Parts: sequence; C-alpha cells; structure tokens
Amino acid sequence: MKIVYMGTPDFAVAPLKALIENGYDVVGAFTQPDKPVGRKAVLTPPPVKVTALENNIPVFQPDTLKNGEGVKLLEDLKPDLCVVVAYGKILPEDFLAFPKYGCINIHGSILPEYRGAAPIQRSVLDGCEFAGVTAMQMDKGLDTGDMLLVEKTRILSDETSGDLYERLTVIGAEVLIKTLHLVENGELQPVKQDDSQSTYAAMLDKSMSPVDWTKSAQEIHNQIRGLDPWPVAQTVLNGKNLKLFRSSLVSDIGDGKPGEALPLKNGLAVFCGDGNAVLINEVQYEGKKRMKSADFLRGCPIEKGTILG
RNA sequence: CGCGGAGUAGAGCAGCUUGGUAGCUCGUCGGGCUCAUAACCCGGAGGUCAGGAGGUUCAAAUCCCCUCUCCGCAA
Repeated sequence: MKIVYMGTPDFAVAPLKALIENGYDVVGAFTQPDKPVGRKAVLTPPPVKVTALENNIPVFQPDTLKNGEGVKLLEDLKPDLCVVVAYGKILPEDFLAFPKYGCINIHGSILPEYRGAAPIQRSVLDGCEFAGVTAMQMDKGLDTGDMLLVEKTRILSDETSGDLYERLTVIGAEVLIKTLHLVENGELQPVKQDDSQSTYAAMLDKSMSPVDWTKSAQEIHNQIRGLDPWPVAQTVLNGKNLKLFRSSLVSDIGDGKPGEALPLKNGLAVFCGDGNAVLINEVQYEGKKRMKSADFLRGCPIEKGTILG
C-alpha cells in the first residue's frame, strides 16, 4: 500500500517513524515550508522534513493545496492512502477524495471533543481527567470525519501540555498502525461523531499568559501546566515579567491575599483567589535563564507579602 | 545591523558609578548541640571574575576596544 504522509511538528514524527519501521511504503511526505525560527530568524525545516529526508522519502512543501495544486502532486505519487498528522493546512475535497482509501487523520483528542488546532493543550488547560488520540476518516469539515479508532489516557495531575504531547505522540503512532491493520483487513467500523457533543480547541496565543491570581489554585495550576511549553504562564514582579513553570498545589501554609508571594524553603508559593496556594517550582525572570524558584529566591529575595501580577 | 538584560566558587546573586590583595545566600566537607532534624552553632575546601600574552594604569572583576555565549521583548 502506497502512503503519502502529511505532517509538520514533532508530534508527527513518531507516527511517520512507525510507518517506516512497520514496512509501509511511504512514497512522499508533505510538510509546511521551512520557517524562520528564534531571535536570529534562522530558516529551519520542520521536524517531519528532517525525518523524511533521513529516510530518503521525497519531501513536498507546497504553499497551497487549493486549486488542484495538491492533487497535481498526488497524481505522480499515486497513493492508496494519505495519513495526516498535525499538517497545518486544510485539505480540499478533491485532495481528500483522490486516494483509494481517502485520508486518515490522527487527532490529539477524544473526538468529538476538542476538534481543532490545540486539543492537547486545551484539555490540560481545562483540567480534563482524560486525553486521547482519535483516528478518523477525514471529510471536508474540521475534524468532523467518522471515527475509526480511539485510545484514551489519564492526564496526570502535574502533567504539562508538553509532557502529555510526548505521551500522545507515542500513542498516536500506535493508533495509526492499528488503524492501518484494520484498513488492510477491511475491518474498519467507522463511527459517526455526535456533533451535539463537539467542542472546539482554538489555537493558544500569548494573551493567555498573564495569571489572574483571583482564580482558584486549581485553575491557575491548570493554566501554568497547560501553557507549558508555550506560550507559558506569566506574572509580574518588580515591573518585570516572570514566567512560571512546574507548579503544584500546596496546602496548610496559612492565608494570604490573591497574588501574595510566600518564599519557602523549597520554592516560591503564591496565594490564589480561593485561599489555596500554588507552589511554583521553576521560574524564568526577564533576561534570566529558567531556574528552580528556590535558586531564584537566593539571588532575588522576595519579601513575604509582595503581591505579584 | 529591530529593542533590551546577562556572563564572578557546584547553584543563585552582590561588587563595577567613585580602579587598590573577591563577598552574600545555598550546597559541599569536617566538628558540635539535640531523642531527632531540611533546625541551630563552629570551622574548612572550592574562583585564570566568558575569551582576547588587547588598550589605559604603579595597579583592572571594576575604565576603553574587539569576539563568543545565554536570555527577555518584538517579529
């Protein structure tokens, strides 16, 4: 079976490798064009491109698939199936219909919940108990296709989006291979999504970073882990930005006003709106490196009672 | 050449303006106190102060010049 793989970020690397290791004939890899990255704006190829090239798979980085541009490329590759994992572009209908088995997408949520761009982050942000990966048969809607296989996993209480991302990419690779076995054996049992239960996971942006300390400790904890590794929860200290990482909920440390800092032996605790507090285990002050908050306090003492934000 | 912060002991920082034998908090090692301790007390080790046999000077972590690296903002 000839497969065209379509994906861009790290999340899409493990599934691609799984295809290769399981002997599938990956005849081409579609990925986003190289983009400038970092302060120096170095032109960087997306992870999937790197992996594909290492395995001598032809790489395609079209700016658009619309107006028949995408199909034009498929006509040469003649895939039986397209596998799409976090590709980052909308596939037009003529493209979806081209391969014999259509296009199968690996999505980082338990559909129909969290359709869209940032399902993993949103599920951490919302404090969900479970996350998962769904394989689906793509249709013209956004993550609306029939579900082929679902795998769930429990979200750990201190897990960040980045942590969960790494776990789900592994699960995603497994789900993909299992789904392909079903395809090959003609055992697929597509299940329609219940649109009435669907939710949309919008892309994250930097405006979500500032912490509102009047929220509950649990909500703030979810924000800190959900926005890690990007865009990262942030507060203000001495007029400068302070990024917050690796929080945990603490109890029995007394009372304080929302945003009130409490320097502790093992790090920086901050009181929240519900009277509880979060312990911030790692911070990054403007212009400084990321470090343990206990280390930060050694060089930049914060008086008890200082209000953050 | 987008704006800005920073490189000093294992860690986090001060010292630089007003040059003159390197300091704080923590860790570490040894000892003491204690039923006990991540607590407390005493003592010790540990630094070519990012690099340039650079410039100024009697003397440079500190002033001037060049290079490298890290980071925040903006994209």
